[in-house]
Amino acid sequence: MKRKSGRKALSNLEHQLMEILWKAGPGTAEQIREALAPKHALKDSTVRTILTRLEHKGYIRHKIASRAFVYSVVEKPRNVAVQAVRQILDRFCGGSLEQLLVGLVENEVVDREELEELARKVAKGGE
Amino acid sequence: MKRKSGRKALSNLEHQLMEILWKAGPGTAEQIREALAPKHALKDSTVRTILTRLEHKGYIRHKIASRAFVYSVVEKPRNVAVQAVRQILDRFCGGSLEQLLVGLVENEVVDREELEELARKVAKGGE
DNA sequence: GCTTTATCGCTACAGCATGTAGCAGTAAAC
DNA sequence: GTTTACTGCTACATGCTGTAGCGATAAAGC
Repeated sequence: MKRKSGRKALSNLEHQLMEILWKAGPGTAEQIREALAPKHALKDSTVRTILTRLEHKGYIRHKIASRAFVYSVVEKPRNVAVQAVRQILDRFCGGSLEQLLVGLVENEVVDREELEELARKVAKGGE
Repeated sequence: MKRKSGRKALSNLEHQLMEILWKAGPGTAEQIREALAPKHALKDSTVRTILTRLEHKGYIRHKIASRAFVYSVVEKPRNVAVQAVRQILDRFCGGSLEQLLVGLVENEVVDREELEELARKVAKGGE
């Protein structure tokens, strides 16, 4: 039973923090704040607020190491992507992946050959 | 020059109105209100507000027939889907469609063979 | 022409989400 | 015992959403 959709979408700032966790792996609020600082300086309480919201939304969880919270992601980014795409499929493509693929080609996000090749690769690939 | 991304996302209610326009084709505020009424009764001013917002967001436009506004969609749903997917690709897959496809298979949104077949079909299909 | 009617434009407003942060409490370290 | 390092709670301005009222105005009917 793969229950996991229904998560609320990520806001911009929330997404930035997720990026850091995805790239750098688990970390404390302070480490995350430091990693983000160059691009976007924030007070530690701000970072912690976002972290708490992310946890409520189910994107991350924490463990306690000595006395500090160490946050880590619950899912790989590509799985979050899939959840989002599923929504899109339902909302705009009547659930049809084919419709979406047609759209991707039509809009030149990928060309016909490349798509076929990718699909082949992915199909062979895993497992 | 295909400029069209950057559109703000659709809220729930906005999406419902779009659905109606996509399914039933162009229509006046009143017609849309009637179409939506069974599921969700709203005052006409409410419907008009949403319609105006949709127009500002660039999802629809209107022409004037005698004295009423007739609204019609700017894009097919599948194109809106593509815009959204592009965002997802950038945000969660480092821009790689392959990553997304892998995710779709991994999460059993589609199985390997089906994906390959779809891709082939789409590749051959259009043009 | 004058009154009704169909429409549109503008304004309002409560509730929730988001970005941003302060301050109090407390266990750990000195 | 005092200072530190962290966490928990609360706050608050902005902006987006859902929802709607009201006044203006042009078209239609009498």
